[in-house]
Amino acid sequence: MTDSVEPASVQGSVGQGSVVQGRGQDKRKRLIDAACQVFYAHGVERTTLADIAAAAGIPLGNVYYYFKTKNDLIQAVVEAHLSEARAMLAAVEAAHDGPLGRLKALFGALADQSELIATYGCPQGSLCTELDKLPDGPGRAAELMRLPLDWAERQFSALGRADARDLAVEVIARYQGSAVLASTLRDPDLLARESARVAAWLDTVSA
Amino acid sequence: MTDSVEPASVQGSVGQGSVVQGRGQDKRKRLIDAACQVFYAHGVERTTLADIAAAAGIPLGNVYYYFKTKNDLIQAVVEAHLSEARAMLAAVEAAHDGPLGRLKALFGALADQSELIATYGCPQGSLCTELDKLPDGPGRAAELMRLPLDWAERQFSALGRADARDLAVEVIARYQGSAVLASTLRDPDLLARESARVAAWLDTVSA
DNA sequence: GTCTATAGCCAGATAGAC
DNA sequence: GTCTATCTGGCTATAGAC
Repeated sequence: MTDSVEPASVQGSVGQGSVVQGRGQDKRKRLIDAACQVFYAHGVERTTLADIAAAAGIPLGNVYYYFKTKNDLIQAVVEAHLSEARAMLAAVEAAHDGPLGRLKALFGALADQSELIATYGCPQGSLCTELDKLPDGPGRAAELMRLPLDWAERQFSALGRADARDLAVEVIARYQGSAVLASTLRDPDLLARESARVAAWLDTVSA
Repeated sequence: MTDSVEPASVQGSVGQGSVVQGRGQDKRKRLIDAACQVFYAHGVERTTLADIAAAAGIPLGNVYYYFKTKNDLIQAVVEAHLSEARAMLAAVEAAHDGPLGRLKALFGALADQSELIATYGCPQGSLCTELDKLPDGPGRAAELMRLPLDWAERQFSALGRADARDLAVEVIARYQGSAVLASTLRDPDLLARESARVAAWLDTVSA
């Protein structure tokens, strides 16, 4: 890791799992947030604990007071992503009444991040892809895909579709695939166009 | 890298760029083939040159006679993937007459690899995702996505569709996304089902 | 061209003072 | 709880015999 300046803040605020936490633990949260951002921008493997400690403004040795190993930190980052994903889905449900509006709201929010996604890929998807090839097997990262998949399936079920699972797979796959293409080709417009086409398709599905 | 036994051969024969090559260069080819497989199974970052040398049955020091740096080997692997992809698309074009048959043939071939893809992801897609976050920028890896994308676009254009580019993006994105989901969830059936739905969708597009 | 031995570096992890 | 200094191992890359 040689570059020190990043193209502005990379993520909102992934992290913060438990509501009640001793106030000494805010360094733990800072470490997780820093790890989320640096992992996303540069990849898990390539990121060193020194990078994360520097990004969090914490000396390297102190990291081991909060996380015994790098793998422990990675697990904590996955949990933080899960928490944020759950919160986002809950917020979408609270803000919209019908299943169709909710589905479109979710993908509208993703389209708003097209610049970021075209630079670094889908935060959840690229993490899953990377963790997939790590030694310890599937792990909890799979939950990161199951969560939006199951959520989308429930929305399609609420629309009365018997093929809700297939539709959920299609909609999530189209987003994940668009993210892969957009980031590989560095083309945010590709993601925006495909998002619009997915929205149009969703309207035809409700019938 | 500690494990030595893999679940059988991982790829057919990625590699072999130039037709004419001195017969001392078959070690170079063996190294590229070995790198393709080990990169695919364990990821580029995690794979060491010692892993590749061992897989190719070549002593570590000798690797540097053929490739000055690890990055050079990575580039050679990308070129090998490009060659194989071009060959596969050419074979599909030779074996099928109409654009629709060609598109369906391509995705049928992918569905046949669902077990492998559900284990390690899409060979091209996971490589692109991983190289995306490496230091040297986009590089030639983007070509790996542009190649099938442009090819699909030509097929849809031949069908007389004005929105050929959008349709190409959709079909490739659905495959790439399915690969991400299938490998994350370790579910080959997901890929098979979505492939079938893409095939059905292709029939409606021709109209 | 091939291979052994090893230099040099850097990352994960620990020891222990404060 | 916090931080400095350091150990240890492994990986890229090189030197140089054959």
